[in-house]
Amino acid sequence: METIRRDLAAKIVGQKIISVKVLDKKLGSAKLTRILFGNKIILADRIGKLLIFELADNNFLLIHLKMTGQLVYTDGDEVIAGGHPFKKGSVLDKVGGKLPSKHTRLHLKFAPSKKDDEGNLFFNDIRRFGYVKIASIKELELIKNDYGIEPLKKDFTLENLKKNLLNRGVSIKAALLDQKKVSGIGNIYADEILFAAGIKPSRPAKSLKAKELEKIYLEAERIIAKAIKHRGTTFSDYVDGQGNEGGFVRFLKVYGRGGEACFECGRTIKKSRVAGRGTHFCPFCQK
DNA sequence: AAGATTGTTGCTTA
DNA sequence: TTAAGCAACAATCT
Repeated sequence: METIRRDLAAKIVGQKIISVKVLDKKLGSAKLTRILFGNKIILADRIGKLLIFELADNNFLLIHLKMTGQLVYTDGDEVIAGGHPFKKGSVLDKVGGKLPSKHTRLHLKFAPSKKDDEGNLFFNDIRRFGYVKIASIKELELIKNDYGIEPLKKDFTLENLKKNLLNRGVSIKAALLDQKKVSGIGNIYADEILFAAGIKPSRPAKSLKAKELEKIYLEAERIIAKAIKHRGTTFSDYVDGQGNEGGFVRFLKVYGRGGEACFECGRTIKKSRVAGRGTHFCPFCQK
């Protein structure tokens, strides 16, 4: 999400919206159109996995991609008119490289600038779990209250992590995935962080020794920073703001590797279910 | 054809 | 009150 935010910030901040097409009734067309049309995006922000675009009229455009959402920005009319040949094998290539596709839920057009052609932002979402909505500053503050400390942000300190996790009876994996306590960590990174820290995902959070929690703290920051550096992790549907896939996949050590050999000890990576999610770990390296 | 899937919420059960 | 498990949201892929 941070990769997407950065890419889009460079493209749409300062841009005026000249067309709003809501292609999925579920999103509620009237309010989106009323607020967005003629408005301008003045800031691209993010909290956890929620994208927050500040608008010139003090409203905010919130976008959550959930499992299968995509945001794709294009310049140039060839995309709209004829179908731009996207990178071979990419997710966009799979839908024929044409946008809007049958999974496009929202299509925004931006006023052409001197430098660029008319811009297009497409919100595509196969499973329709994601959402796009308008929030006032007050509504946004309420939403922000539901997000816990986040790796690489200022309040992500060892003390705060202890306070949020160490008294809890839930598994450490469930605790890391709980966005109210720690935000921004999803299923893939939770597994990777716990492998790097040498902790079994099913361990109750409150069973962790101070040293173990410190390891999780350090690995969470290291892995999230590294993932951002490599533009995130693509599994099957995530793409960045230009429709490219993330580069962190090749660094995954356990996620998606059930049945394969552990890179550290050579034993078999196990896949089980913890906190209701597919969970990958090395029974030997993780205690 | 059953079971899996990157996120989150809310219900039921214990 | 807490936590685990599950369904729901919905579409696709293996």
